[in-house]
Amino acid sequence: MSPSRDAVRQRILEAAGSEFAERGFENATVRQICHKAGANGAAVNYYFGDKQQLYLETVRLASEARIEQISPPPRNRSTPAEVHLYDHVRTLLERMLGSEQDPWQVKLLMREVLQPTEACRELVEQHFRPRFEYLQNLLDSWLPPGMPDYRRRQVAFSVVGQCVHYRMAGEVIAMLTPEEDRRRYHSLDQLAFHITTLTLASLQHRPIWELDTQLRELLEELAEATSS
Amino acid sequence: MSPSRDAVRQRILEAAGSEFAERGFENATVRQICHKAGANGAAVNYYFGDKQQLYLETVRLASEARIEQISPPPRNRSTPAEVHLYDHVRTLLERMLGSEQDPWQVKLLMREVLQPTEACRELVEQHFRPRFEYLQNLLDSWLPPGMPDYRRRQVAFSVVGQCVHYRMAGEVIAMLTPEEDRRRYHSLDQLAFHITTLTLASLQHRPIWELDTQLRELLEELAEATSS
DNA sequence: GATCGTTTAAAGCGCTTGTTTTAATCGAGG
DNA sequence: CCTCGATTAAAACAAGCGCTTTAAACGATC
Repeated sequence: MSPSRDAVRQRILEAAGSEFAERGFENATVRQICHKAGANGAAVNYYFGDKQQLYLETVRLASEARIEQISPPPRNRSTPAEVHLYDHVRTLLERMLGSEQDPWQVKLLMREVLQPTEACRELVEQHFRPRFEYLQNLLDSWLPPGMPDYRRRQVAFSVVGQCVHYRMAGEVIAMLTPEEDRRRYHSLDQLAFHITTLTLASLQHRPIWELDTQLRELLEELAEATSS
Repeated sequence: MSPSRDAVRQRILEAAGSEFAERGFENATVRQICHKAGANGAAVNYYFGDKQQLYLETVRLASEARIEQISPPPRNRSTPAEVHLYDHVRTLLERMLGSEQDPWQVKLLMREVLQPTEACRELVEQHFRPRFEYLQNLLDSWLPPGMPDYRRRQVAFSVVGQCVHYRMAGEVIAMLTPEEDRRRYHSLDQLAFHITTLTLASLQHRPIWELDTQLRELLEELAEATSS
C-alpha cells in the first residue's frame, strides 16, 4: 500500500483514456498504454484486472470530469429565460469544443454516443437525460401549451443537434469554412449566440436580427451587473 | 480472365464494406471479409494488393452508391422554395436513415466524417460541398441581403446538424424517446417536416404552427398534382 | 537485520493479425 | 491430350495482441 499506488493508477487511467479515445477500445493496446504511463506491461492487469474493466473506469472518469466540471454560470432568479437558453447552449458547446489541446474525455464520450457499450446507459440516465429535460422545460417558455410531447422533444433535439454537429462533423465543417472565418467566428460565444438566436427566432416568430440585438443587450446588462 | 473475376471482386467489396463499416478499418479482418465473401484468404491480396487499397475502393463505392442513388424528387420550375427546402432536408435524412436493414454505406461514410482519412477530402469536394452550397443558396430566399457569409454558413450548418443528429446520436435519441413515439413520429417525412418548419419559422419570423399548415398544404397540392 | 505482503520487471504463453508462399486446380489454345 | 497462364486452396510466416507467470526489488513491521 505504497503512497505511489494511486499515482500509478491515475497515470494509467490518464494514458488509457487518451489511447481509448484516439483509437477506440479494440484498437488501443495495453502495451502502449503502459508505455505511455511509464508503467510495466503487467500493471494494467495488476491494477484493473483486465483491459475491459480499465475501459469502464476511464468512461466513468471521463463523464464525471467533463460533464460535472463544466457547468452553466450561476444566475439570479430573475434572469430571463433567453439567457438561460444561451447558457445551456454555451455550456453544451463548451463541453464539446472548449478546451486547449483537446483532452481525451470528449472523444471517448462521443464514441459511446456513436456506438454505445454498456457504459452508455449509465451515461444517459445520469447526465444526458436530466440536462435534456431541463432544456425541454426551458423551451416550454415559448412553446404554445398545446404542443404535443413528441414535438417538444424534437425541438429540443434540434437545439442539441445544432450544437453537437460542430463537434461530430468538426473536421468536415473545417473543410467547408475558410480558415479566416473559422478563427474569427467559430468561438464558443459566437456559435452559442447564433444557435440561441436562431432557435429563439423560430419560437418567438421574430426576425433573427431583432433577437441578435436583444440577446446582445441582455448579455451586456448581465456582464455589467456581475462586474460591478 | 474468367467471367467470375469481376463477380468475386464485387463480392469481396461488398463483404469488406460491411465489415469496415461495422468494425472500422483496423478492427475488420481480412480473414473475416474473405470468409463472408466466400473467397479464399489470399483473395484480398490477389485482387486488391493489400487491405488499405481495398478500403479506399469501398469508400469510393459507398459514396457513389449512397449519395448518387438517393436524390431529391424532380420538381417543376415553379415549385415554391419551401418545398425545395423540404426536399433537401428529406433527402439528407433519407441518406442517413432511410433504408431497410441498414446497409453498410452510411456507417462507412459516417466513420470518414468523424475521423477523416485521405478518402475524406475527395468525399467533401465531390459530394458534400456542392450539396452544401445548394442549401446555402436555397436559404438565401429568406435571409436578408445584408447577412454576412459566415452567418449564412452557420444557418446552413444548423439545418444539416439537425438532420445528421438523428443518425449520429440515434441510439441515445432512442433511449430518450418512448418507443411508441419513436414508431409513430420518427418517420422520414415527419422528421423532415419538423426540421423544415422549424427552420422556416426562424427565417420567416412566423409561428411554427402556421408554417406547419402552410407546408402541409403545399405538399398536398403537389401530391395531387403529380398523381393526376 | 529478518520477514512478509506489495509492487515492479521481464520473459513467455497461446492466439490472431496481414501477408506470403507453395502447391493444386481450372480452362482455353495449339 | 498437352500446355501454360489465371485462379484458388491451404499452409506457413513474422509480428503483435491480451494476459500469465516467475522472480526480483521494495517497505513497513517485528
